[in-house]
Amino acid sequence: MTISKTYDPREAEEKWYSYWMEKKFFHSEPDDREPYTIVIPPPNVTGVLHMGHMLNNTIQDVLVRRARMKGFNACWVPGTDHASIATEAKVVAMLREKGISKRDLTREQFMEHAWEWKKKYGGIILEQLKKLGASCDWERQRFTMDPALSDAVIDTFIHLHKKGLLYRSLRMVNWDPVGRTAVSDEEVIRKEVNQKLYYVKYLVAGSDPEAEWVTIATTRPETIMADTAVCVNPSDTRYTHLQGKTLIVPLVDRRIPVIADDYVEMDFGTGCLKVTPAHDPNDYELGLKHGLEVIDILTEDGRLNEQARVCVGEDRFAARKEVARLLSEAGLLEKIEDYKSQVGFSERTDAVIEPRLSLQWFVRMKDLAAPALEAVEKGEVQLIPSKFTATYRYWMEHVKDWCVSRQLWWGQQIPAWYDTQGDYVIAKTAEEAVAMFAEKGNSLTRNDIHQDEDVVDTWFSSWLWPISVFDPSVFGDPKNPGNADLRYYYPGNDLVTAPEILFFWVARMIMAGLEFRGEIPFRNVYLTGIVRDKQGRKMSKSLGNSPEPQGLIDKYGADGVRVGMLLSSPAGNDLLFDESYCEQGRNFANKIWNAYRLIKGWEVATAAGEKKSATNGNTEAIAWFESRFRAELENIEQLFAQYRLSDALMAVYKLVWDDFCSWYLEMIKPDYGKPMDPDTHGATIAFFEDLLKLIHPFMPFIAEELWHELAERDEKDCIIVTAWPRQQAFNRERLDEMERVIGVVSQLRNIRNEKQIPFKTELPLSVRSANQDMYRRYEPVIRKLAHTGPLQLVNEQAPGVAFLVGTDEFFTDLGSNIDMKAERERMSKELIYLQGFLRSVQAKLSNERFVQNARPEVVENERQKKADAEAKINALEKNLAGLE
RNA sequence: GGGAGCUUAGCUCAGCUGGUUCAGAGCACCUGCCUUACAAGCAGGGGGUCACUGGUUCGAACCCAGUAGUUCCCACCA
Repeated sequence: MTISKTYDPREAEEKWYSYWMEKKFFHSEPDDREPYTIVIPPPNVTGVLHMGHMLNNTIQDVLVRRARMKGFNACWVPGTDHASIATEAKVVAMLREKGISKRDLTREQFMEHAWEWKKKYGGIILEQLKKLGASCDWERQRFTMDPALSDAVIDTFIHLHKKGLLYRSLRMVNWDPVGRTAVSDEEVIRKEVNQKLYYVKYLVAGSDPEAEWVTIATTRPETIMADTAVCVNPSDTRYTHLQGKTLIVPLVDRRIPVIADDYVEMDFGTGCLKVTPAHDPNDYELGLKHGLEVIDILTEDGRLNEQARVCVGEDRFAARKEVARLLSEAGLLEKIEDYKSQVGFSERTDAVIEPRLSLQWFVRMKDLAAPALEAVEKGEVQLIPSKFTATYRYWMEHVKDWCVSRQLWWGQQIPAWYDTQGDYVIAKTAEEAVAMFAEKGNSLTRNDIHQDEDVVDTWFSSWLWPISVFDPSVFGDPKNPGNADLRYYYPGNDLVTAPEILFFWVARMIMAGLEFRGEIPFRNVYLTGIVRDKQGRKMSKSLGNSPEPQGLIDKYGADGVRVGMLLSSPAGNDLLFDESYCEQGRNFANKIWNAYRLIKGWEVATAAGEKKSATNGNTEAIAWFESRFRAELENIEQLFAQYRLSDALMAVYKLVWDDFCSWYLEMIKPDYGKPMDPDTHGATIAFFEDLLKLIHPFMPFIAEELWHELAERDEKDCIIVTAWPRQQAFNRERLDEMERVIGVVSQLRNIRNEKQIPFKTELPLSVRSANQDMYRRYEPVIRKLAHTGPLQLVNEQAPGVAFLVGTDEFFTDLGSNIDMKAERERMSKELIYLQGFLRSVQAKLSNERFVQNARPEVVENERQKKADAEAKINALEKNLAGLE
């Protein structure tokens, strides 16, 4: 049977993923093992996989697979988020295409359409994760609007209300005119925008219109019809005479007072501020303070209403231009300047946020934030990398109340019930509400009350995610046996997510965990970087700079892509994604594949005489690689402990490629046509198996494929559930020895390269050293890798080219093929370097302050360096003299 | 405006408590090789004033101060 020269991932990926599913290797049930839990950051149910998901889920899968192999009961819970604004917007758009308007539908009808949509498109992203190899427990898949999870949301709403942490209030909120809903402060993204600053004249009432006016600078001329005052700084002498006077609002001729308040900066614009309480949060505050009228001139979708009297029905941005034109016509527009300022955009719809006065529900955050901050400060929850702790602290200390109501249907309906007077109670059902009204002495029937039309913010359900995926009752209903899961899996171990949602989600989960369970939701938060393109731009659909994940998987294999994602993305660092990383991953898979091909091709000797590996150097090679593996395993474990996954991967990469393939396999490779002795063969298979185990979390498919190729396995003997290699003591001396041997081989290869001596030509080799016995042991290795003749042990300088490995002197006689002059030059150069080095060491040692102040081991080290250098110089000088 | 981080090879990044021949890795690059596992490969090699300036120290990529550039977070100057 011939084996393909390159690894073909496609078949293996399909085969093994379904095999793992079939054998339920991803599924977890509580047992007596220690749990290892990750809950997936639930992607938007209508979303498709993008590069951020690829990175994020690769990392989670690496952690989960390793934990599983380490003997933990690993459970990775997948699921999706209902993402109320985004999804509702998509459903509305879909309906519009069908010629249906949301307004024509009842809430129930709309929800039917929405669920249908969810059913149709909701699973796409999770299917894509399977292609990546994500070993989620699909039997535990959850959705934030599953009935039970929604129940939990309502329960927590009621709980917070009872505790006085939730209230309803008329406030200036961030209004998204496209989504037609309020959004929280965190959902507003500020961006710098080029704007215009309009200088508008307001005439003073009762004076000669030509004679007296004030000029006011504004970026929003379309709101002047809502002005109810003009404000100046009380100590601004330019305007003292105006205080108490009345101005005329342009275009609508309304009379408004001039008021004074320190809030106004004298040196911005003209020092005069138009006050529009309905459309600016600061103006609203000013209005409250000064008892101003509130005139709301905007509709919920951002158009001007009848109150505006001008441009009625026009969109706010069209109206801005139109009002400017009208002002200009009226001779009231003094000038327009370019101006840059920060404008808020809706995170979900990208619409410009409109401050809007409305009645909304708020969560009082201060008391929730304090313990959540403490959990991070005390290290109970660890942020990785820790640099995010400072930002986290700042946010928690300056947290503002959270507007949780959304004027949408897709989500959990707020459990507030109103009577006809607008009086309300918070209750889970209408019946309970009626009873609660009755208790208040308000005797009503079911038909007299109605439920709040709004739903809660999506994050108000996702902050429960680490709890509700295990026990939807959240508070641990003793009647619900499901909370055995919660007791077992909660709190989770690691959470892997993007820093962008540290406050949206992570902080709130910590609050919810502490508030509702009295316990943190997870111990470590691994914050990934943002995936950017090569030019450092964030990958986005609109830029079209994001590769299609499935296309990448088709091209490089899932393993290759996983490696590509990880290679250059240390925690918290942005990843400048480049396809060539995936190529490197694919090449690595191919390298592993070919190592397998080599081993597979060996014929194993059965003759008694061939069983011994002692004479061919294999014993040394095996002993070395065993120690090499153990040493590197120790290093890899440390890297994992620090969540340095890309470094861990690189360590595995080098262990496989360099140590195993380039050195070990070359050392033990039998001559052409010769069989392999069984001892070496057995040891090599065992090494390869151990390496596959280390490879598996990163590249699960090829690891599983080769695991089964290497040996006959029982049905359930899969690498995914095989025990991770155990850390064991290693022999440092072996490592040091082989390091020297490798040094000798490298030097000889170098000489061949320089002198253009083909590998076929055997090189003579002599050594003068105190370690001659050691070199004798490794002689077969050196002869094989460097193709030298028998190793001559000498006590004097031998003819030919000389080189040093440590302080051991080697000589190879190249006969006439030697350029004496060049050799002298090379050696002189080295000599000069060594002499310089020695001088610096001597300088250090003769410095009394160094010897006194430095730690003793440092001084000792310097002495050693000095002795080494002296020995080397001595050898070099002699060799140089010998060349004369 | 406030805060945090970053600046090391052509690129992406390691470099722990200041001290090992400490200036590293991967990729890219250059040279030579189709050697019977792998050209998606093998062997070898060249690349850096550790952003800049000053300070502390016996000793600084590492600690301190300042400067420049850069990224992110936060913030209601119309």
